[in-house]
Amino acid sequence: MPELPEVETIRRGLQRWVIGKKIAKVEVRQPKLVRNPLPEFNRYLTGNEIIAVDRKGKLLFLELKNHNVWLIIHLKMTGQLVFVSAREKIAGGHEFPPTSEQLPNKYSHIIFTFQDNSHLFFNDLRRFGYLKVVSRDEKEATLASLGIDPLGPEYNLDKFRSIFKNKKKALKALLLDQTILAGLGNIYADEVCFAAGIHPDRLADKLTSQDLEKLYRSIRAIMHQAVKAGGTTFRNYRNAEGQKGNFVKQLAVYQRSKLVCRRCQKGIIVKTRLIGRGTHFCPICQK
DNA sequence: CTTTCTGTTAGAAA
DNA sequence: ATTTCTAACAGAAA
Repeated sequence: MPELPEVETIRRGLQRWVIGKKIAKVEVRQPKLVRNPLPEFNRYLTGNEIIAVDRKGKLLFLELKNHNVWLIIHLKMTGQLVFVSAREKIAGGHEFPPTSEQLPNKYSHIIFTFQDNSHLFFNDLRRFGYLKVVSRDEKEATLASLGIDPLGPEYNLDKFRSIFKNKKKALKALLLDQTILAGLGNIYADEVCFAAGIHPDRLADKLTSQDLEKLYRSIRAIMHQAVKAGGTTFRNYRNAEGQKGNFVKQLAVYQRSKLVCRRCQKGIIVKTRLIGRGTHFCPICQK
């Protein structure tokens, strides 16, 4: 579910709420989602303190104060990380952050309790997501296995151009390959192709220099716009406060099949299947 | 009721 | 070696 803009929105929320919090307890209701032996997972986290929340692509890295370890979290399709304060009444009698739903719910598979009695819930309907405590070396290896993050410092036109050389696969397949570009998923791959006016089916190494420059700019622009809107919620996505994202309103092609194109007002958005994923495009605007 | 689809990706198959 | 398909899971929609 969450792609770069959604994970970045969650990262910012967590940065606000959990930095400096000391973990009093971790309750693992679904051991399958933890990629460490459970005793080890508990030992590294219990009593530890979160001192930073970083992101690369769709992965979150929570830096811990002791033991020289990081907690890696991947939300996959339906993962959520929702923070709930200690529910102390503040002036006016309401609670903050404003979580609409009562937590934990049946999808709350891992629950962090902090020393001040606030909580962080890892909810995941489909149970594809995972948490893993890693050493500095493992963290570095994980970072190295990911491609360029479009909002990161290494994103520049030269490097972007070089990743298209000798790639004999469809543009969209390349955009979704996290070892090449880290962060785009199915929604934004479609949106970015539309913004650049390029058919997602085009072979990567057949794109012109002009195509690549357009694509390069479109990716960065759309990532910025989507983060600004708090990400896209079309089903399960929630931010760290349990709220939906607003970028759905700005989607140009994703989930708009059979509707008239917002740019040319003429083409009808087509939905096809490409590398096993639902793919949306305007047959007039995208060549 | 059955089938298909869904924001991901590791690992298998081609 | 590279690219594509499938399984992991649960639920909504057709």
